[in-house]
Amino acid sequence: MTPTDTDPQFHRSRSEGYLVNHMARLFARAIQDGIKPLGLSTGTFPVMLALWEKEGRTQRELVAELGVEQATMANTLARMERDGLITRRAHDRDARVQTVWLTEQARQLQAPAIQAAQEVNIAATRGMSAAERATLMSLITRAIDNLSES
Amino acid sequence: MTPTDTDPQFHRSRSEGYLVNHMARLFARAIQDGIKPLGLSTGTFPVMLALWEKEGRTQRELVAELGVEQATMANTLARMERDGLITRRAHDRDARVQTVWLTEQARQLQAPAIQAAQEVNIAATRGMSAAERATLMSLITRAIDNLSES
DNA sequence: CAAATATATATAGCAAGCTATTTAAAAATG
DNA sequence: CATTTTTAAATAGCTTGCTATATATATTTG
Repeated sequence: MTPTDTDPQFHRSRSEGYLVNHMARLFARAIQDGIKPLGLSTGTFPVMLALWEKEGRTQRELVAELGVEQATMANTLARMERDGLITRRAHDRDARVQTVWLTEQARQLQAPAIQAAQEVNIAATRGMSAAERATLMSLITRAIDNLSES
Repeated sequence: MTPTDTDPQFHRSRSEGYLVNHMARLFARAIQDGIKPLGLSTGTFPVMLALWEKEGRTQRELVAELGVEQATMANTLARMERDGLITRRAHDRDARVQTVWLTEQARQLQAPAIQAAQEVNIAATRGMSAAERATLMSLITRAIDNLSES
């Protein structure tokens, strides 16, 4: 096979990139089904998780923690504010910064939202042993680390 | 722990759904970097793979093969036609149907695009043995199958 | 064969991601 | 201290995904 030949073995079903994309779309659809009744979505859910853990974070901190671009976070927070999930307060000493707080209504969603997410995780790993599930998470984490470096 | 308590163990970094979403975004960024110079993108690349394998498919066939919604495929094909990657021809016997064909220019992209995708797969699996890589793909495939059923 | 149903595709409208650019405030520096 | 640089957030504009609906053509059926 010369360098310019196309690998005859290459196929979607054997490419990590394709499989990952496909799996992610299926996860997103399933999670959406579970949390939409709560007024949440795949974009807002990770922000909620971060805020349930600790409120009063800045946009900058959320960007660093969740690994999305700043513009993506700015838009997501704007939708969350519009939909009554968060409020923002001015920072004491830095007028550029706002801190992000959950509304009381949003705080109530923690338990049902996490339950919905766990149900999807269970459905996705049906038939896998605990060890296989741990292996899957470990290998995914390693892929994330690899791709985060480059 | 009562049924309404929140699982104190639940965290993004231990949730398949979150990890999968994060990994998929990193893959998408990396692949985009590699194929954007070729005029391709994460949305068009899977369609190209299907058409490099066999041209003349219908939109309906592409939808079934790639597992995206019909509306998503309609929009993707419209962009691909606009960008000179595909042309569409009327079906002989059914006026509702069009068949999809690659432009000559698009046919030339197969080798470099596949190479770019493979480089990302290699980067993502750096440090993994062949067996680990096979395990990862197998577990992902099982998750896809699980989520496709429900 | 006319009416009803099914199928193939397109369109509208939204969310969530991205890059690139803008705006405003803070911090650093000549 | 005035200017430059840096930082925080917003905005513009695009793609890719979704659901829901519309449109046009086949197909089925009373």
